[in-house]
Amino acid sequence: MSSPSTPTRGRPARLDRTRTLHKALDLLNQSGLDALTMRRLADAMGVRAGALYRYFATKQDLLTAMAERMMDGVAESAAEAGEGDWSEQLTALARAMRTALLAHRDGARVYAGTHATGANVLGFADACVGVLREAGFRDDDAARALFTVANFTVGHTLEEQAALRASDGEPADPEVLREALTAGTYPHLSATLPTLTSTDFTRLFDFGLGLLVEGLRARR
Amino acid sequence: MSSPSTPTRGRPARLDRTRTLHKALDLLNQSGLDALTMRRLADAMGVRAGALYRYFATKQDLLTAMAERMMDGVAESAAEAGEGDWSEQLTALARAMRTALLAHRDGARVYAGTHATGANVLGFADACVGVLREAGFRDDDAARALFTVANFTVGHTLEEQAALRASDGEPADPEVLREALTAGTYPHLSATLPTLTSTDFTRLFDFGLGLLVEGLRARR
DNA sequence: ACCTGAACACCGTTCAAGT
DNA sequence: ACCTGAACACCGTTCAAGT
Repeated sequence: MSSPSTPTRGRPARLDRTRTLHKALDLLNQSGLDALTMRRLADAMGVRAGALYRYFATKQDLLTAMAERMMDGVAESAAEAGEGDWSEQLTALARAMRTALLAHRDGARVYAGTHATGANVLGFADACVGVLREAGFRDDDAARALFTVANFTVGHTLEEQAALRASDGEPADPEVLREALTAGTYPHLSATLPTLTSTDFTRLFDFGLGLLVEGLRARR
Repeated sequence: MSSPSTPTRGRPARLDRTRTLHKALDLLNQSGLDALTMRRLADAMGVRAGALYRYFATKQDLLTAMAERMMDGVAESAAEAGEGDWSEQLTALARAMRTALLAHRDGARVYAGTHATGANVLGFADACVGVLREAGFRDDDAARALFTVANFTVGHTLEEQAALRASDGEPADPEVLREALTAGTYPHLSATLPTLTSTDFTRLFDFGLGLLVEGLRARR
């Protein structure tokens, strides 16, 4: 449970898991996932890269801990908001997860690239399954619905954060696209272009989440 | 439309976009995304890494082209399978996309990490929106449903391929997990453990997709 | 016990120079 | 026109040695 520094013996350590994690999330927000290297993190902590490996076995281990920390308080915040029935509670949980991922630059990419199984992630999962079981859903439906909601939320937020970063520069898509659209190659995309290019991601997320909830209601 | 080698002048080129793309997908299947480097791809093509940059501006450009190629034939294969009503056709399209991503190791990760807007991806999108519009859905609902289905499919398949690769080794999760479960910390996860640890991803995908389709039916 | 120094085995990308 | 050679500016990770 604690390899480094259990008693306070010797010099006070300049590093520890909590402070390093905090700085890593800072760096993520400032520069994004691609710029988050062990060397740069070490620099920010006033230490050499090798020293980090006393606290994190690998970079993957660090990223997993970051993902877990991002989910801090998600189950709880949704519990406050969700005073209504199962559908309102599940909606609150999914929205809280999206908000947590959006709170950090590339948050969804970090989450999707790891397999965090700490108290925050498990607490969130237990809350989702709990809401559905107590509403009378079958155990297997409740469990599968958890995955559906989580996978949709991660998939959506991955896309959302990618779109945010892509729009910080070029004019969306190459001219080839708009050309093909006006040429009539994709009539249905042309017809729905305003919605397809909308940046109201909250509305888009709520639409998809609404479909899932309605689908669940029909199955209950 | 063709910077390198439009006329066949000079020595026959050892490289071209199509053959390089093919080899890149081969390498992806053999060794996975982490092992797919420009240097290794160049080696496989009998060339030095720098030469690849005459055909792909960046590695990201290569990955985008790979994602686009993975979606080859997806809209078409679903059109054959989908002879029924809108719900069957949309289901066929989503299943075909999952199958296409599963066909290559780390396929979902490649797709999620890019923003392919070639004929295959646009054709798929147009087909999805078309099915819904012709079924009488509002334009904005049809467009949003496309994103929901695509984001869910990518999110699910990302998780599925990550789980496949994780199970090629250690016994799923650390003992800490099973300990916390039996300790009663997560009663709902404990109660649904069989479904949560199931590896029947096709069933899980169909469940989520079914929820989306039922949600759409309710909105029509 | 905690961290440095230095190395190992790599990366993506660029570009003058060769053929 | 197409590719090589060589470099630039990095990576994650390991580990003997210092303090």
